[in-house]
Amino acid sequence: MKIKLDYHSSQPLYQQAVLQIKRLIVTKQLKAGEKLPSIRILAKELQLNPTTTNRIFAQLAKEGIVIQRPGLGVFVTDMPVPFSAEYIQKELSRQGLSFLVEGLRFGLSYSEIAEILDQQYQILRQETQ
Amino acid sequence: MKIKLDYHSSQPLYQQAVLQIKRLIVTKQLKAGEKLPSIRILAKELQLNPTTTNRIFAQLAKEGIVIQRPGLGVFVTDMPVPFSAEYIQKELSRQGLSFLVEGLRFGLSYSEIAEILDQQYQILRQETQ
DNA sequence: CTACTGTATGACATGTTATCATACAGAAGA
DNA sequence: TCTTCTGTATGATAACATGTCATACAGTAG
Repeated sequence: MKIKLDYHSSQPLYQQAVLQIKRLIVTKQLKAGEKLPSIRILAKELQLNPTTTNRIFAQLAKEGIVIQRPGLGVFVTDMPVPFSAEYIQKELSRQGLSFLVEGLRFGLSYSEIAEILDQQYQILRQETQ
Repeated sequence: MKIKLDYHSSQPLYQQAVLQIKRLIVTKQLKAGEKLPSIRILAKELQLNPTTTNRIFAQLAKEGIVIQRPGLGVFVTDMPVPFSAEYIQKELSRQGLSFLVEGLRFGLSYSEIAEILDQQYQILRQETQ
C-alpha cells in the first residue's frame, strides 16, 4: 500500500496513516468497494503493531470512510459523508483558520498561503486516477 | 483579553488560547512590544490554573512570538520568525494538505474549500487594526 | 477443518493535558 | 528596605492519548 510514514515526526503514526489513506481515497487511488490490506498485513508493512493498525481502520470506520467486516477485511465505503453541513462548515473553518494564522505568523501573505494550498491541490490532481 | 475558549472542545484549552493569541497578533490587535496580561491575571480571566496559563506563554515564547521577563511580564516580540523557509514550506504544506483532504472527503470542491479559507481571511481582515 | 479475516481484552509504558500547591527570584514603587 | 507585583521551578496528582505486546474470541471461505 502506497503509504509513507515519518517515524520521527511529532504527528502520531496512526494519524499520519489515516490522512494518507484519506488521500488515496480522494485521489481515487482507492475506490469505493475496494479492499484494503488486512490489519496484520498492513502492520507488517508499516512496521506497526496490529493494535495500532486496527486503530487506523477504526478511526476511518468511525468517520464512515471504511467498513471493517470480520472474516472478510476492510473495505472503502461508497456511502455519502455522515455529517451535517453545519458540522462540516464549522470543522473546516477551524482548520482553515489555524492554517491561515500559522501562515500569516510565518510572514506570508494571503496569496502566498492560498498558493501553498493550490500547490497541494495540484499534487493531489496529478495523483488522481 | 479578547479570548474565547470552547471548554467542551476536544482541542486542548492551551492550544486554543495559543491560536487565539496568534490571531490577535496577526490582526494587530496585539502589537509588537505590547504587554500581555500576567500569568495570574489571565488564569483568572480564562478560569485556568496559572500553570496552564504559563504553558500558553511558554509555547508562544518557544515560537519566538512573545518574551517572558521575570518581574515585568509577557511582551509581544518584534523579531522576525526564527524558522527557515524550508521548514515553513514543509509545515504549511502539511497543514494545507490536511485541510484540503478533509474538505474533499466532506464532498466539497476545491473552490468551495478555497472559499472557506477566503471567508476566514475576510473575518481576520475585519478584525485587523 | 484450516486459515484467513476483524473484534475484544487486559497489561504495560510513555507523553500530553490539566489542576493544585509551594517556593524561589527579578523588578518597581513607596 | 519593604511590599507587591512579575515570571520561574518543582513535585504531586489525575485523566487521557499514543503505542506496544499478548492472548483469546468469532465470522468467512475454501
